[in-house]
Amino acid sequence: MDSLDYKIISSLVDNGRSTWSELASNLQMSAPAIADRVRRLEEQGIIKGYSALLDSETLGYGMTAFISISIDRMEHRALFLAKVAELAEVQECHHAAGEDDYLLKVRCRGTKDLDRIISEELRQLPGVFKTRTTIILSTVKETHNIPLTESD
Amino acid sequence: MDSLDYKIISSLVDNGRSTWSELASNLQMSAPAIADRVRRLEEQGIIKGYSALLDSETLGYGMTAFISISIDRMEHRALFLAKVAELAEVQECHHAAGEDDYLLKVRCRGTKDLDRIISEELRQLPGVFKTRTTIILSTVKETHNIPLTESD
DNA sequence: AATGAAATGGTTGCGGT
DNA sequence: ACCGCAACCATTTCATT
Repeated sequence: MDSLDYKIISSLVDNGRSTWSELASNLQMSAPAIADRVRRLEEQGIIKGYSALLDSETLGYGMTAFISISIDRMEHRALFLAKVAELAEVQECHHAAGEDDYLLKVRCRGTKDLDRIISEELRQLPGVFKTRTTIILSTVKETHNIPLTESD
Repeated sequence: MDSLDYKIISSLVDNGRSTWSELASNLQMSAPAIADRVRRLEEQGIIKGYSALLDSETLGYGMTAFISISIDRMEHRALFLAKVAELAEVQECHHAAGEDDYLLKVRCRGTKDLDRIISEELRQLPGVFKTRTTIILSTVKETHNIPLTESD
């Protein structure tokens, strides 16, 4: 990946719908050259895809929470992971080192909704013996993408 | 937002670069009608923008960690928030209720990089008296978008 | 709020460097 | 790996319902 790819990627992170000809005139290249490079970046798996970014507040999902979960035995994990895959409110599920086993990021409508997810969906699962919930009061920064540097 | 908007949004979350005419033929509408609806969704702020999704592993950012931070006095917060805004590795910064003040999601190259961020960047700041780092071993689920339901 | 048709503008395949 | 050109396809505008 050279500095031109870096510029193309940065532009596409900012605006995933910008046209090749727009990029071409910004970067002083021809549109076919841009199209070639973007196709290569997609084939290399550097660009995984494109997505519309939605506003969760506007759509009524104003509550964010992180939930740490401890699971007592290995054989209970598959069921837990299936539940996590099923729950649309669970945006992220990470396997964590340290005290807790899993860390979930949950986006939901409010406290009632959060209560349902914790009490009815997660704590009912066999093997889930501890949860710890951190409610988010406000979000200062939230970007989806990684720290790009020209040397990549 | 009606069920047609819902279908348009879902398609654009899956593929942010799909063409209006492609959507139009999937949804049995004309391209100008799709363009109208998308423009309205953008004006309403439901669609905030579009972005290319990058693969952090492929780009060498294979380590994810969550860092809880406690800050002792109000007047130290502005400096902390400025540092958070500046650090590209900090993908998210949430103001949390409960024991810790802030929760950061950090994406970096490895343990050395994480060490630098914690020891040199964050703990050097005045007022930062406690940090707790949770290293992520693997990520089971990671979506950027919110649980869409037709009734929105 | 949606449509068809025409004009505009972007993409893509190809030959050449 | 890039360019220019031309053919093709998508978008946009507008008159109409």
